[in-house]
Amino acid sequence: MNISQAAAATGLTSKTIRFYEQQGVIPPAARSANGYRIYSAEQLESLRFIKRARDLGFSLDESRELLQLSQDPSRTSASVKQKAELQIQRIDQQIESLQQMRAILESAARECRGDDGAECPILDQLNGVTVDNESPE
Amino acid sequence: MNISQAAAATGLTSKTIRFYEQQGVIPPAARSANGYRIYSAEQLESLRFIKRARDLGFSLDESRELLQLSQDPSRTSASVKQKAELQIQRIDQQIESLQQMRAILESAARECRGDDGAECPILDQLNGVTVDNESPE
DNA sequence: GTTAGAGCTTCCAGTCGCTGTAAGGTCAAC
DNA sequence: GTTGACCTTACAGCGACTGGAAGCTCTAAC
Repeated sequence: MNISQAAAATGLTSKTIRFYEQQGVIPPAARSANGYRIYSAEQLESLRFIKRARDLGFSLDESRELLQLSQDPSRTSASVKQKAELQIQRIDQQIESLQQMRAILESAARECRGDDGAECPILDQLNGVTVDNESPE
Repeated sequence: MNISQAAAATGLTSKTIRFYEQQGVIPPAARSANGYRIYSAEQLESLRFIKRARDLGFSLDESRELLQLSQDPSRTSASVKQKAELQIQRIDQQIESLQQMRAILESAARECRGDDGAECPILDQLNGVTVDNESPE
């Protein structure tokens, strides 16, 4: 199995797989006589593992650490759970931050006529103008 | 007002202000006799505008465009509203993606004992093992 | 007057996680 | 034998900064 087949089988790109190898996330692939990288089923699993960890928002470094833990029989589930809980916390912070951003944008956009006029509560918001949300009558 | 005062007044860093100038986000600052950048109240407002736009998740390019619209009397509120709505959409996508990540992590972490044992549903999840959520009795 | 320290300047490198591009070797089909 | 798709390496670029080096300037203390 060469790199493009490994890419197709994991949902990564060939570029990304080479990058992971170069970064030491996965061990160097074996090579065939022509110098092409070849991948075993086992290595595919490592690649899929990394992809799943990345898809859950872990950094490449953390993903590498998790892969090592996964392959270490003397690991403790506590060490893994700690990383997961940290990641949940970071996600919660991001969600909260995004919800605040959304609320401000939505409120300003709702007030904005979105027509040919120049008046714009969104720009007012960005200019630090305190927007009056009450109707005049 | 020099750059560190401008930084303190806007919540940016001196580095970031220089970076914005170099990127053409704001026009080059005037210089005093010794070559130091000097900032007017007007330029502080531009810097604050950019900071607010960045804090709402707009890219630097978009923030620059919004600043230009803000300073262009012939703008239309429609053009601004369109950018805001695109940004709201992107935020919604990010929130949704983060919530999915969170749900997977939370479900795996809930099942994980977090003790000295090696067994770990979080690693099972990353290994693509379908987790059985039902209790045996 | 000099010296120390902080702050200003420019410029270049590094961060993260890729992605693009260039230049070259290899392979399969026609 | 030639095309075209693949593989290889190496280096540059993305976004939005951040850090660091090297040098000039200002201020305060001695």
